[in-house]
Amino acid sequence: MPELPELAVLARQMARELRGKPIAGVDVRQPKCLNMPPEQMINTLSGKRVGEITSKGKWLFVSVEPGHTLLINLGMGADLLYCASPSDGPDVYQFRVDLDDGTGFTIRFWWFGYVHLVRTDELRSHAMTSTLGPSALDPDFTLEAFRKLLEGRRGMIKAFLLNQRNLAGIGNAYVHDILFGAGIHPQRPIQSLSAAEIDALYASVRRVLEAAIHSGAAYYEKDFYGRPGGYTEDQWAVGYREGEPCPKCGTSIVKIKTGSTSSFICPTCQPLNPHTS
Amino acid sequence: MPELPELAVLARQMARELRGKPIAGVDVRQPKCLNMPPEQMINTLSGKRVGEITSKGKWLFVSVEPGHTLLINLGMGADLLYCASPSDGPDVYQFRVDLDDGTGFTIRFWWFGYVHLVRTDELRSHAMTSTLGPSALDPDFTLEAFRKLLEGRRGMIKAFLLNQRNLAGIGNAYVHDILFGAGIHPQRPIQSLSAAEIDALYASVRRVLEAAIHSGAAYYEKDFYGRPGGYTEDQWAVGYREGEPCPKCGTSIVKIKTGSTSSFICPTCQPLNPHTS
DNA sequence: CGTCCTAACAGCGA
DNA sequence: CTCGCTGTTAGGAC
Repeated sequence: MPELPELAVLARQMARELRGKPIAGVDVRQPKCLNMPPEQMINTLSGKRVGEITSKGKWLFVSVEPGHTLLINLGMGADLLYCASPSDGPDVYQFRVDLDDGTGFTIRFWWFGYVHLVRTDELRSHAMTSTLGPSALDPDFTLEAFRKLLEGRRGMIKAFLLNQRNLAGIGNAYVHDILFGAGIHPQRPIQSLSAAEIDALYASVRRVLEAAIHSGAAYYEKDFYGRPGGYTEDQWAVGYREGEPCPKCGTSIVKIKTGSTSSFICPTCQPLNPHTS
Repeated sequence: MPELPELAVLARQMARELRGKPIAGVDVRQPKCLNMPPEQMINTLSGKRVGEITSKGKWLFVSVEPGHTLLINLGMGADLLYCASPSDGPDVYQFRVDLDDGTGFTIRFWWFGYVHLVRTDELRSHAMTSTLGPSALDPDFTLEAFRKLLEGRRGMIKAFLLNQRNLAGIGNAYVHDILFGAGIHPQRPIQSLSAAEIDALYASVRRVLEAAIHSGAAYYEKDFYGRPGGYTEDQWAVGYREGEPCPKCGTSIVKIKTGSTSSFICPTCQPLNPHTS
């Protein structure tokens, strides 16, 4: 469940089920995703109570009271699933938490992910989360803030958007439609963007991510209850639609290499040199 | 006098004239090229005696006894000139040293350069010189050492050769002929170089730099006595010979952009893809 | 024809 | 579709 919409939906669902419940037990099957020995994490978590559950960018923040926060990053896709009872849930997982009312949740990583426990008053010393830029849908993240963030920056706009230290929550799925929505080619140098393009990009970030959250996040990911998201294939504009017609102009969507990632673009609506073409 | 041959010639000439002489006075006209306040450098140098004068890469090492070393980098070209008497020498300079027998020298930078004074026992803490790779003509810098240096390195061979932390002394003048002499395109990835090419490159480094020193260094630079070097235009193979015929095959030499520097190459003798062309 | 610092970029490994 | 480390590359300042 990689990007901001999936994490936002998940945090809301988890909060509804888990908030206020004491932790009865913790099972660690993959110690290397932790930031401490398994016993230490189990001991610290046991008996404490689940508090607020929020998301920032692609990270989950699970308050564990008193005084701790569990930080979860699902890496390149993972299932984070609700368990209705101790006997419920998948057999294979890397991390499981059981609560004193019998409910709980499991985490199964596809590839790498993190489950880090830190003291809440030491959150700022957790580098992976403390260096995150503002969450892309944070109310404080205004158009003005976005303009400031781009000031004096070099490099390609797509790389900027994917860098979680600039802006947290956008990954290489939603970024395709975000750029398409603003008519911006992923390899456009930041310096070449007009004020109007920057404004359009900001609007597109909000529009795409909010639409996805509204529909329950991406169809190819599971929510807390194991159900696919309601933001379905036909709601994507260009992402993963190689060879299909652009919804605006009908041009065939192409897949291109952009650095180490791939990009789906409409070559007509997202020209690399807007003034010359 | 930017590169190794110029510095080697200069060091030898300076040593011949200055070695053993006490310093009578120092005049600083451009404090920002120093690593300390002018008064401090003047006070430290005055009364001391010039010792050994050597070069490493593009740096001059002037021993100032007891206990100090004057480190000089001439930047993008500069005149470092002998003065036969206190009234001799150019009117315009940034730094002047007068010795007790009336001789001396001046430094006039074209652009930026450095005159740094350090205690000899603290030379290792002078980052700009302590991080230099081996001087390209150092006897210890063997073919074996060159092979080791290239092991596992990525990037383009020209950038590697110009990086003073790998190998000290090669700049963007001699590098053209060095690469041509080995038949290697400046943008060849290091990893793509065959063992034979690496050996040829090592030989070319020595051959080109030693030939330049033998002739008294580049004609477009002045030596300690203000005379141009004897390594003249017709001794360059491809460097600065855009449009002229390659001395080996007659193909027209071309000037290409290689990152932030320019390169002169023979497109026939220095193919970018040796196996495919 | 110089050096440095910094940000951006690419590959690898977990 | 993750992250961080490392070495390389590119731009601007001096």
